[in-house]
Amino acid sequence: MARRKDHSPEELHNLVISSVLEFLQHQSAQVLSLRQIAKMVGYSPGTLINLFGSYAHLLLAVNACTLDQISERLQQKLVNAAGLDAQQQLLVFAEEYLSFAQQHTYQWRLLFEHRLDEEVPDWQQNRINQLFDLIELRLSDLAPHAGPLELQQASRTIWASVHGICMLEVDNKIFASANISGKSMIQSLITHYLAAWKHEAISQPNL
Amino acid sequence: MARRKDHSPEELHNLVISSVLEFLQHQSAQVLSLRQIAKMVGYSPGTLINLFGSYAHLLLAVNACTLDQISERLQQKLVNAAGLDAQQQLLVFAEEYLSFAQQHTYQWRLLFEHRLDEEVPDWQQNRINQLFDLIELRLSDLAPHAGPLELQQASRTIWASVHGICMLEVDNKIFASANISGKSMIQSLITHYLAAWKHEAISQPNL
DNA sequence: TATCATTCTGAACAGTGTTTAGAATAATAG
DNA sequence: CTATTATTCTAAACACTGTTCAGAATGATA
Repeated sequence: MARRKDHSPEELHNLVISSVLEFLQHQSAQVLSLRQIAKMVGYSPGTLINLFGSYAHLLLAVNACTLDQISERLQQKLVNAAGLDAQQQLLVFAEEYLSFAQQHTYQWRLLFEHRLDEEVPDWQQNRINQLFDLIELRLSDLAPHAGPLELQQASRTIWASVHGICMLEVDNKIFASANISGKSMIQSLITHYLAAWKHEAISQPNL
Repeated sequence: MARRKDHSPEELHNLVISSVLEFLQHQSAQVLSLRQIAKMVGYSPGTLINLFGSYAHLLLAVNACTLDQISERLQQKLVNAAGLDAQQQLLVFAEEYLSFAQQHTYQWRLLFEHRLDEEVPDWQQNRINQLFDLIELRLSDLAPHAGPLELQQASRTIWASVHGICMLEVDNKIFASANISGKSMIQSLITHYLAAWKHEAISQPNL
């Protein structure tokens, strides 16, 4: 057997990614395997390893795609919300992030559960930093006198908190009452945190 | 081979748990296996499955132990901090949680990365709810007129946020600057969120 | 047309969790 | 004290996993 070339490397790459994404729409990555993916796309396991380097790197490529999807959705939302004030934009931002996590739970989980032995790749870190920049831009609008360090601290704190809320929401019903949802928690977090942060950032412009 | 009985079932149970915990002090659960544990404790894989039901349930037993350790440490910290006001107690609470995550990273990660197909067991949910109660107690001290729903919402929001911060801290250096640490983010979160929440809870006692 | 290069696979390898027949010992009964 | 029963445990087998690699089959080239 050999040399079919009914798909170019790039085509096969995309075929694999989209097949995995479709799978993750209904089942967890825990029950996925390289051999199963190979069957889905009609190639042998070795071919996929040739293409991606390893199964771990294949999943990393899936995560890269996920990050792009998230980034695109968030930026699109912000374009639509251009008329709102900075705080409401941040709320829209966080709610859209939660929405993605809810709509693509398994895909979203893979993004954080899959860890390489190596460090987080640069391109992944860059994409994350890019999202932080979007937050910091709105924060500096809320507190024009806040220093860059203060903006960094606030953006990281907010994002980590929003992320934690999404995790609890997606993981399982940690919430005692039906009236408490991830969305209401995000609203509570953003409004309360920013209300106090704004004042501090204004009164202490020298951080 | 058979019937050694140099360990009672309970002794073997404890031996396994402590062996795994020691392993997790230096290496991730990803590179651990049932067969490896079996070698560590000098029993066959089948014996461990007889005892725990499955490898997944063995890890669940480890997580139960972890939850107990966390619960004990947090309660102990609160005893020592009995003289402080409610807000400072919550800060101590969150910082101790972060401290555990930092000191036992792999063990702490396993607690959230290991998911059973079944639902979260009741005893695990109970232990988590118990921790929420500790938070709500302090919150009701801060805002005596806050309703139970408001207390639940705030406690969940705070805990999810703190948890998210711990995840980012433990995962990898998501933090651009050296001056931004998990601890400083937790301080920022608690102080800012509570400052605004107190006022709202007082001004809207009817939620 | 013959050679080279590329693409791909099947088989093998070492590892995984799990099942199960049966060996070895402890406890019990006669 | 012996025979029987019950328990404890393991070795081997099974079906899976990711990964490696010799070599078959084809495309491109000389």
